[in-house]
This record gives sequence, C-alpha cells and structure tokens, in this order.
Amino acid sequence: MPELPEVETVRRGLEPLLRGRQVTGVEVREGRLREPVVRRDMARLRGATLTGIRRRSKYLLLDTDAGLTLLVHLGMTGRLWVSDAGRPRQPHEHVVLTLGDGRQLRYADARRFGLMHVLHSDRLEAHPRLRDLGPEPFDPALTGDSLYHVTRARRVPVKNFLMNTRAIAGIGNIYACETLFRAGLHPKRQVRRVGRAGWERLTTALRAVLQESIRAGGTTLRDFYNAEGGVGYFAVALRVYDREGDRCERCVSTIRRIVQGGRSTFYCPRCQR
DNA sequence: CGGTGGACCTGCTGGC
DNA sequence: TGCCAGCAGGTCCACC
Repeated sequence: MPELPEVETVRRGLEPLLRGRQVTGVEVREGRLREPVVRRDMARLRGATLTGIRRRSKYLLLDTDAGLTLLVHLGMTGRLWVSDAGRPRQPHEHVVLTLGDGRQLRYADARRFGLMHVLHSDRLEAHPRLRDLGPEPFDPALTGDSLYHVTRARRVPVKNFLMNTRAIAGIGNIYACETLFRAGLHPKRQVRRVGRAGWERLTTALRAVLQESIRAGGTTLRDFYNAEGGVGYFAVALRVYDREGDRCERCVSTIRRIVQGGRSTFYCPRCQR
C-alpha cells in the first residue's frame, strides 16, 4: 500500500500529534507481523517521551528521549493513526500506545505484512532493515549521472531497478509506473540501455511525481489512510497505474498491463520506448 | 555475482 | 445469490 508519499503523509500528520507526548501504556494484542513484535522491547517504551518522527524509505522512525527509536513499516495494509482512547477498536488493531494526553497511537494491519521493532537510536544504521537502503529520491547525491554510472553493467529492467530499495529508497509499484511514463521509458528497457539523457529525465520525473503526490496527501486506491483517517487525492492524477484499457493522455494509444517480477506494470506502448 | 519466482497473510472484486 | 480464482500499493530468500 504505502510508498514514499503515503509514508511521508503519515509522518507529517503524526508529527504534531506525537511530539512531546509521553508513552504511558503499551499494548501488543497481535505480535505476529512480518517479523514478531517483541513485547519485552515494546514495554521499554513506557515512560519515554516521543521527540519526533523521521522517515527513511518506507519506514517510519519514532524517536524518544530514552535513547530508543520505534521502527515501523506499514507493509501493504498497515495503518498508523492517533485516536481518542474511547474510540471503538478497528479490525486488525494489533498495537496500541497510550499517550500522556489520553489519546492513543494505534496500528492496524489486515495482512500483517508490516513490522515494528524497538531499536537503540544510536545504532539504527546497523539494523538490517535500514543498512542496505539506497539513497532517498530527494537526496542531492542522487543524480541522473550517478544512476547512469551504477547501471552500466546491469541487465535488470528499469522498472525492477526503480523498485529495488537498494538502488533507490521508497519507490513501489505505483510511482515506478508513473515515473517511467513521465520519463518516456519502456518498463522493460534494461538499465544499461538507458543513456545519460534518459536518467536525467527519469530523475526529474521521479522527484516531480513524488512531490505532487505528497502535496495531494498520497494515493488512496484501496487501503491508504493518513494519520487522521482521511484519504489521499493523488489517485485522480495517476496517468497509467490501474488504467489498463484507458486512452493514453498524451497520445492515441491504449494503456497496457504486463507482469514483471510478479507485479503489474502499466504503461503506454507508444509514449514509452 | 545478478536476476527471477515464490512465499508470507487477509480481504475484496469480478466472472461464472 | 454464491463460490472461487485472481489480484492487491512490500520485502525476503531460495534457487538458477
């Protein structure tokens, strides 16, 4: 579900609600996520004060003044939001942190593909989930030139490359498809066959599409909700994703769907070469 | 080494 | 109406 813009939307929504709040209670109702939630570790958050939230790739990092950071990944269907304590439980509500103001930070995840770990704040970089992540799309070190150079000997299709978090962090299926459309690149094109100009177009397109989506509050197709339970409005701006059979906005062709690495890819066979 | 395909888990949709 | 295959926005690992 959530890619970089959705996770960033959640981060921005949660930040003012969580910053400065003390964790007064921790309840793990269902610890069987993608990896087990360690109740002993979670309990150590009790008494700590949340000092801020960061995002790295599709991970959220909730920092505390206790030297501990709560690492959260939303998987495909994870939701994280702040609720009044009296509110009825939602389906699949697995973890609840009660806050000093009486409200609650709640985590729900129907498919349980998400993940939640308590880490030492000064050792985050060493954690296996964070260690091998590639540069953030908005990192100035990521340039068309840098991508051109790291892809010279590789045969992977450019779509798969974009979704590889070791190459670039935070890009999932929707934004990979949308970026390639805007850059005019065929999703099956091998990365070593993309020239300097292509990587420049791709880098520009990637940042534009992510920026626009963040501004719209992310894409809600099925399960995405922000920190207040609201939806994102970028779905109407998608030009190829989930538009198989539709007329291309730029030419007379029809949007196609193919499967790459077991995932749907949507593209315009005429605009993307 | 690099790349592909299957596995994890639940819920919804569309076709019969 | 009811059933079931197919599909879903992520990531890891075994295997070639």
